Amino acid sequence: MPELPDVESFKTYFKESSLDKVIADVQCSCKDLIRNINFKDLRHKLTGKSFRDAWRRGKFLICEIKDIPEKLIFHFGMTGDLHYVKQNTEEDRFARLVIKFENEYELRLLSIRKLAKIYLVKDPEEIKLIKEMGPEPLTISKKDFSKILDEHQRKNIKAFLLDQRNIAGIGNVYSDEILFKAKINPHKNIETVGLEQREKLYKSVKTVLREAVDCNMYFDSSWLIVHRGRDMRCPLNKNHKLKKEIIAGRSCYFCPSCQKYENH
DNA sequence: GGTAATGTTAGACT
DNA sequence: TAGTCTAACATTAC
Repeated sequence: MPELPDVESFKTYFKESSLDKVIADVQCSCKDLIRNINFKDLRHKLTGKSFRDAWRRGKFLICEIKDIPEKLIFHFGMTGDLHYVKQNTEEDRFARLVIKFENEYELRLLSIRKLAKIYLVKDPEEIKLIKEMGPEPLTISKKDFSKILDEHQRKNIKAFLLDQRNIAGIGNVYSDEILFKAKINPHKNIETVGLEQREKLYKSVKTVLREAVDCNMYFDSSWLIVHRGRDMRCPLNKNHKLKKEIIAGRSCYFCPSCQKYENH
C-alpha cells in the first residue's frame, strides 16, 4: 500500500537493511520497469558500489549511491514492497528487481502488478512527477496549504488531495481517511469548504499521515481504513454505515452521516 | 470466471 | 482554459 506512510516505512527498512553493503550483482526479471536507463547500464553502474543514504519524496524512495552522483529511485505503484533476505532462500515470483550484496543477502523489489518504476538519475527532478510535485504534507505550513487550496477553488476535494502536483504522497486510502477525520464530504468542491473545515482539513492531513507513520500502520478500529471494504461500520458510530462510491475516478469510502455535504 | 485493486498518465469530453 | 472522465498499463486475489 505505497502511499506516504508506506514509503516512509520502506525508507526505514531500506536504511536498516541495505546501506553500506557492497553490491555484488543486480538482476531484473522485468526490464520494462526500468526507466531513464537500460538494464545493462544500471547493472554496470551499481555493481561494486554501495548505498550511502535514502530519503523519501512523495511516494518515491530515493537511494543515494556512494561515489557517484546517480541515485536509484523507486516508485512502488499500487502493489510494491521491499524484502531483504538471504540469497537463495524462498524464491519470490513477484521480485522484479534483485540487488545482491556481497554479504550473501539481497534486496528484492516486489511488484505484483508490475506498476512499479525504477530510475537511475543524477537529479530526482529529471523525473517529471517529482519536478512538478507539490510540498510535503508533513511539513507544509498552514499558509502554504491555504494558498494551494485557493488556487484550486473549482476542484473536487478528493481529486485535489490525490493530485501529487498539489500535495505530495497522499493516495486513495489516506485521502479517504483525511476527509473522514475532517468530516468533509468527498463530493465537495474546494470553494464549498468553509473556513472551519479548511482548518480541520489542514490538521487532518498532518495528523492522519503522522499517526500512520508513527503507528507503523498498526491501525486500531478508530481508523476508517480498518472498516473500508470490510464491516463498513463508521469508526465514530457503529450505527452509521459507510458508503462506497466512485469519486475522482477511484473507490471512495466515507460516512454520509459524519461527512455531511452541508458541514462547514 | 467476473470484478476490483493502495498509481499515474494520455486523451477525449464538458 | 480548467476540470472531469475513461482507458490503459499488467496481474493477482477474492
